[in-house]
Amino acid sequence: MADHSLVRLQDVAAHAGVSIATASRMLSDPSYGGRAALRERVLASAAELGYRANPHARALATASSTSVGLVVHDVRDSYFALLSGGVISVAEREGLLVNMVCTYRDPARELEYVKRLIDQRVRALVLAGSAFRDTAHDAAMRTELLAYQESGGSVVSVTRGRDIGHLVQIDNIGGMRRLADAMVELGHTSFGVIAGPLRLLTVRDRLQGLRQGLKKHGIVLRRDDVVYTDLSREGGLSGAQTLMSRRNPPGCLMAVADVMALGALSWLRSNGISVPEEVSVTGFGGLPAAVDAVPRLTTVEVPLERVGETAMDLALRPPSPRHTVEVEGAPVLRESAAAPR
Amino acid sequence: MADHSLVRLQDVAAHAGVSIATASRMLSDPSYGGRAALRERVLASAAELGYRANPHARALATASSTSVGLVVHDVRDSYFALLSGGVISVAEREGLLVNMVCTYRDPARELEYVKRLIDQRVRALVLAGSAFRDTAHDAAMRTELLAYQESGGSVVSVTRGRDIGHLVQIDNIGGMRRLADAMVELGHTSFGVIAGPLRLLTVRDRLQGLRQGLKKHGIVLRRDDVVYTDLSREGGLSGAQTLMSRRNPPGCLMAVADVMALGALSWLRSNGISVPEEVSVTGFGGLPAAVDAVPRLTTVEVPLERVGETAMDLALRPPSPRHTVEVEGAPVLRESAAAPR
DNA sequence: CTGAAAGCGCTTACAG
DNA sequence: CTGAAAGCGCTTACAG
Repeated sequence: MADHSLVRLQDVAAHAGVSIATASRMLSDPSYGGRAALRERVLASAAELGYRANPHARALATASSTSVGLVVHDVRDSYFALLSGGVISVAEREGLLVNMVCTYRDPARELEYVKRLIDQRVRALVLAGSAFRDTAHDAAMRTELLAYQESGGSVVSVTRGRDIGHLVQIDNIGGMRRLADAMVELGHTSFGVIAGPLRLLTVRDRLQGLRQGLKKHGIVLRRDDVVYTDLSREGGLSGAQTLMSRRNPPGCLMAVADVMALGALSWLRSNGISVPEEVSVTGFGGLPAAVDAVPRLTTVEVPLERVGETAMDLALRPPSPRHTVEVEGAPVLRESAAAPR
Repeated sequence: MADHSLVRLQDVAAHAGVSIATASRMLSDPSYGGRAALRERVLASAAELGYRANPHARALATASSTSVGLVVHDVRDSYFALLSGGVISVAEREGLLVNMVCTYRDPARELEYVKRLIDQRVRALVLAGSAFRDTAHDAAMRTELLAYQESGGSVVSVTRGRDIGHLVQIDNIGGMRRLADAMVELGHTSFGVIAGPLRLLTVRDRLQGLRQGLKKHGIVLRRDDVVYTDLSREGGLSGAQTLMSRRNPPGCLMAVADVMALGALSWLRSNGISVPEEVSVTGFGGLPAAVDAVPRLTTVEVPLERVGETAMDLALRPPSPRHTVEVEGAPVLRESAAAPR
């Protein structure tokens, strides 16, 4: 049991007195028949020598690995951290290793990483971050993913906009529509929206849902009711500042993501503006931090960990037929939103 | 540029009219001389054919890969999410892929994963989670890591307790000592400690620091002043409940981690106990959420992302000489802690 | 500087 | 059911 790295299949075979082919079969194919005595001998030898297969040799021979690729925009964001947690636990259950990369919302980086992962022959590719509005990038991604899928890879997206692979569809539009609807029914008439970069499809969808919800009641957002900032706490801070500095500050501040709403809450607090008395605030996502916020954050709750698990589950299925799992977003009204005074 | 996965080095060599050996050298060894004309021809062919080296073939031939392993306890915890963000960005800079695994604080799982990663011939192993107090496990880990290091692998721990590889040493003891000290100087005399599982060295260290800080002022914790719970928000909730339900509730609740303190804050709020008027609360870590908490959380701030970057930086260095980078934890006093009434 | 060849450690048709 | 052999796609001594 010395340095295992020196133990090759060959050594096991020799030790067990069988051919290397037989050893390979006994060790890696449970459904393989073979004489029970032989099998035991091989397993015993492997155990005794501390044999561990070289995954690269295996990958080279079989043209497939035992890893999966996980592409997120930013792990530091709890949204992705939770989702990743879900992916990782299902992957573990299946004995798969997870290769995680962060694009920081840069399409070029995303493409580069996807290529890298495909080159690694990952078994599956989970694309967790929102797709971009970028035709050239889409085309390049499609080319990669198509070839990947044809070579046996499995792809699942947690965003619309990729006409390939399985899909975990978070109902961004519907969730935000219902939330906006609820805000109007609470009595709000003036809104300020803290949005992220418009090149993200997810941002567009949430914005669209928001508009639908308001429109239902005849409310239409004007150009400067929406401010586009970074999809982060800091973005939320600056967004709140911009909107609250207008001559007519809105009565309800709706952010397209919890992190942004949390940032907004922080800015409001620092500036002595009380929530929900002077302004209501809402988010989207359902981060644990939303529950601990003071006042507790009204938001659209999405079961992020389960989304990750579902994505990884789908990744295990054959690419055809394509599956779509819809995930509802449930508006949860908490203290950060109330009827305007 | 059809299906790249069919393009092998051989094809590039043929296309460029050189031997496969030359093609290999031109493509993967920038320091290789060679006729400039030839080099250009090879590069052009590779580009034209859309060649991408098979990393497994490369790994098999060189016995080393272009990935690093990252072992954390739980990505869903912001502490590790931030740290991972740091590791990932430095890895990206170096063109390395990160294999991330979560142990959920289970030694057996940790060992299993470490083996898996070593088998993958990861270039480096970043062990970010606290080590355990478990002699058998330590021995097994040591054996693995030693062999790994001897075969050229680089290991760095963000915890004491592993006498091997580089070390990013967060000053758990000192940070907690200074924080406890500050609490006493604020006027506190009775303490309740929300601790995590004692099998984690990090928990032990923070506890030790805490005791040192109190002892300096002649304060000694009694047995039931400390409650050991899960290292999570829920643990914090139940810990606060236990301690505040005593006949003599403490005036200052100190948790060994921010998530726990946040959970405690939540429990106190739900139960109408005001902070810091009735009880002060402190954490450890410096999560962004600590700043957004209400009242803002007093804690020991650790630059988590930088810790991750530093760890990955060290991972790039040769194993010898061994480096230790000390990271200070700075107590930051915020509204959650105040003089007792 | 360049090429022919062996080797990295597996898997898997192909025979027997 | 088992084994000898070819092959997966690279790298790297070893010659020239």
